[in-house]
Amino acid sequence: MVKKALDRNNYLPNQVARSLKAKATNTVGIIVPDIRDYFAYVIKGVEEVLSKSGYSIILADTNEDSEKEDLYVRLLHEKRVDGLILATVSTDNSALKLLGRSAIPVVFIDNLPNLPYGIDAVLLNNFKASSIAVEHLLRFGHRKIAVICGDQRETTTKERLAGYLDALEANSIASEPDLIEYGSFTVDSGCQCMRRLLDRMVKSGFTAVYVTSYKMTCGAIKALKERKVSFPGDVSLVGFDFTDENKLFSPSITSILQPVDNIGRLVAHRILAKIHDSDAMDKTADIPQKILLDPILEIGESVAQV
Amino acid sequence: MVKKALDRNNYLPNQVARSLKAKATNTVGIIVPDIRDYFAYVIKGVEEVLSKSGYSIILADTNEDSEKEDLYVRLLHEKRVDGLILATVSTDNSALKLLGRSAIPVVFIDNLPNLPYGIDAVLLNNFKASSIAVEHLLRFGHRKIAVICGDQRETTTKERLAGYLDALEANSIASEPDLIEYGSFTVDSGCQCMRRLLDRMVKSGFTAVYVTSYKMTCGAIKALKERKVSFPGDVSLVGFDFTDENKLFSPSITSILQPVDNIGRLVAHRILAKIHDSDAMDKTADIPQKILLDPILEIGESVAQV
DNA sequence: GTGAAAGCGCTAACAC
DNA sequence: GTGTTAGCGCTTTCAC
Repeated sequence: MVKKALDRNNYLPNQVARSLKAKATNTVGIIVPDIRDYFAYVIKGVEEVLSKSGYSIILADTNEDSEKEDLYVRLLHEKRVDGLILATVSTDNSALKLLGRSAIPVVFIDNLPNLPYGIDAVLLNNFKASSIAVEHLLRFGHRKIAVICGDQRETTTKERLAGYLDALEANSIASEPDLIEYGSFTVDSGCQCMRRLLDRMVKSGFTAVYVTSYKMTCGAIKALKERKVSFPGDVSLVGFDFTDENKLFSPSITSILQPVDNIGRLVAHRILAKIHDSDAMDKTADIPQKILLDPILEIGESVAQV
Repeated sequence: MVKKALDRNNYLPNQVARSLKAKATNTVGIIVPDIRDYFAYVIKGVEEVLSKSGYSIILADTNEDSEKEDLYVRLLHEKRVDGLILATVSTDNSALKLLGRSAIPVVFIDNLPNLPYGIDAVLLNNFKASSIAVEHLLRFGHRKIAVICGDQRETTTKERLAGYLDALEANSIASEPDLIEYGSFTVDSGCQCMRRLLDRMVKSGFTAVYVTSYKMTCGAIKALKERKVSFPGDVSLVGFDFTDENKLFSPSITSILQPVDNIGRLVAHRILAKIHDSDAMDKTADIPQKILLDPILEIGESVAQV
């Protein structure tokens, strides 16, 4: 009766107390290397699903720094998030080891760590992405196809390169070291890789380039413009994550796209399943699974017949 | 002594219990209409500052829905965030009224609500942004300058329009209703506004257009391409929030830019000041203040001499 | 039905 | 120093 009076006024239940009692915070942590990258799109999908289930998101941006990532993994554990979505930048995260036997559900996105136990993940089929990109170029008659890769330690890089090599091999084309450039996932690095490829263009004779990340695609285009190499006139180009839904670019860029909305929604559903399963008796969601999603090939005008 | 053993193993203090006791969660809520918009950049700045001070971010995306915004304002209060950063989409938010006498510090960004008491905000100087845009066009000899505005109820729209009108008046140019289009902050709306302007181009004779939001700029460019109106050949264009730091666009777009990093950092500092002040005796941070930041005019190739 | 009490895990205050 | 205790605001249990 006293309570009813409060209700009508401005009583707000204290969720902190409730969380302490219930041992559940109705909160999911998301750790990403850079919120300005495509992760903003993934988070949008995650938030759409989680908010409907009454969960909030604690967002952490590591700025591509694995130490900061470590700290956040620990902090979010202390904050007792019910689940964690992690786009890790490190292969052997020290805080992740701690996570290993911890009860808190984790689902990985974007990149996989090297851990001695089964992990859950929602990922782009990176291998297939590269196959599709290369096969598209092959269809246009290209045979000397260069590739610009990111950090060799990351699983995304390894798989994207593997898909490229496999597609070449499947079409009886020998891969050439001169056509492969490694860098890191930044605009500058993409730019430098492209410059190096152009420097030995006469020798290597490539007619097309496939760039395997968004920032590197920006850098590669920058280098092409800087050297006044026209595309698709002089070089055909397939980019990555280069969304341009309104077709504002000219020439529009042919690019591999990730199904960002679906990644977000699926990872949210997956984490919810794991959270609810940890309360349940039948632990089917406890079986670690990697969910691979198909890439989308957005066809633009940056690829020409050779 | 027993504790020390735990420490060495994997003991993680329970921040939920600590928060309940301390009546402070070390958490700040951020509510934005769409994380995929320029807010991602603002959040990056916010997170950079807050993480150094040991605060986490609870992120809420309202999807431009004022009802969802209401729910989030309430939920974050229940979660006892220590402060709230709010990019509101509504002018008279019912949950905001509740906020009025509430003790929790709020700082507004992007857009101001209509509230009967002083509020804190970190904002772009929208008036000045439009003045700069219009004056840039005037310097290139344009006299018939069209403008594409967003939702008339939002303060951002009002101020951007006011700056446009003021700059014209200051240069003894009469404003013409035919040159002003209102819409909403979406790509489609920007596209439609541009089409309507083009439909009466012969009559109105405009030579330049100033678009006052990012999504609308995309829409306007889309409409120009669709109608095969060349820019800056047939029409000069000044956009808004159209970041293209790598100059990948051709022609590159002349655009008003917000100092997104600084907005993020300042709003974070402001919210921290208010949080700490509510514990303190001298309540200087309690004096509501609007911090206005200068826009940046990014000069591209989309404006030509008339 | 309505009401009292215990306990979630921490911290601060107080006692030894 | 070291140890005990009360209480943050909620939920659940159990008593009435």
